[in-house]
Amino acid sequence: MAKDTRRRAAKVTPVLVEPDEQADHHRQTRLARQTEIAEDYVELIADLIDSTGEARSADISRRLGVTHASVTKMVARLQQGGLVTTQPYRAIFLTDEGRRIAEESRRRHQIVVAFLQAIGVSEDVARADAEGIEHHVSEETLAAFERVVTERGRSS
Amino acid sequence: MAKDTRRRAAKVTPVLVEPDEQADHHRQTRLARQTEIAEDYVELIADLIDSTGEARSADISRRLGVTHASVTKMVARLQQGGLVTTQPYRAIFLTDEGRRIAEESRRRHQIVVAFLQAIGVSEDVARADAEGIEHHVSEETLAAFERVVTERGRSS
DNA sequence: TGAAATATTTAACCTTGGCTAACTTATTTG
DNA sequence: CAAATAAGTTAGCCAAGGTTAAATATTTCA
Repeated sequence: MAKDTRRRAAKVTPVLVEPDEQADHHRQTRLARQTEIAEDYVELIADLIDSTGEARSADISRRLGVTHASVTKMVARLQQGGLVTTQPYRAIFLTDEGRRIAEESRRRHQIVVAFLQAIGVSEDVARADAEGIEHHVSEETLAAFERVVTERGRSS
Repeated sequence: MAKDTRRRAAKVTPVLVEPDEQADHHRQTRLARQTEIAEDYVELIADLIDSTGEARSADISRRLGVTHASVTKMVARLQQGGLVTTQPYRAIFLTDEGRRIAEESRRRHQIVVAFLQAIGVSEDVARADAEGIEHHVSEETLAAFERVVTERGRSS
């Protein structure tokens, strides 16, 4: 080890928490990562249905920026998971569970976007960042975001 | 491009942006997802080195909540990628590039945690959420976060 | 109506990041 | 200093999400 515990406190102050606590946080984050792709698809499918009447896989692939083939495969998995129903060469529909998740995602998404804009982030960047952030905010944080939105909304 | 044509449709107002723009956002998010695991490892390695003098893979696996074997494999990949150096059965060190990324990650992490706490999120939840959020905030958003922190810090 | 244009699916492949089980090397200690 | 324990590695497996290229269905319209 040699390194001789040089009076901690260097300039950077590494923030080390309790190991198990930290492990828990990481485990949670890994869990969230597992569901976020599915959520993206489901959310988009709901938006397409609401705005154009149906969700075709071509639209999904265009909007997600992935190939048709990836969409087909992912949609099969969503069907496996009971979030979606579809027949070959037909449009895609949400199950009740799928719709529930879509609503939930949409809610988060909107809060995050509104929040980011409220603290001064530009619309485009807000939308882009929200895409990544929305899957990682707890209810507690989401509530804090909402508070900020209404505060700032009121004062302006 | 006149995106403010918000003809508010149904009850739920599905937020559909321009397809390519949306695809770009998703592509960006996918990119961020590719690097976040590496960032987590590198950030943790830096913290371990700073606080205990060295980074052993046992500590990493404990703190990340993954098995030893996963750490070994991931460290090999990090070495491939030039972020880390290590010899079999020895501790792990960061390359200059690795250190750079670690600093950068730590900076983001700290800002996000401070920010969440500033808007009223509890410490534990702030840390947990930050783990997921930190990889998805642009510089613009990060700057907005910092503004909020200093504003609120000043007023209390 | 039937041929060309579009849309969808299938198959084969790749990388990432986990896991378990078995094995090897280091370190500690009786 | 040898045996026990701890730490690290290797090999083989898995699922998720991507990719291309080729095959197949569906639409469109001349």
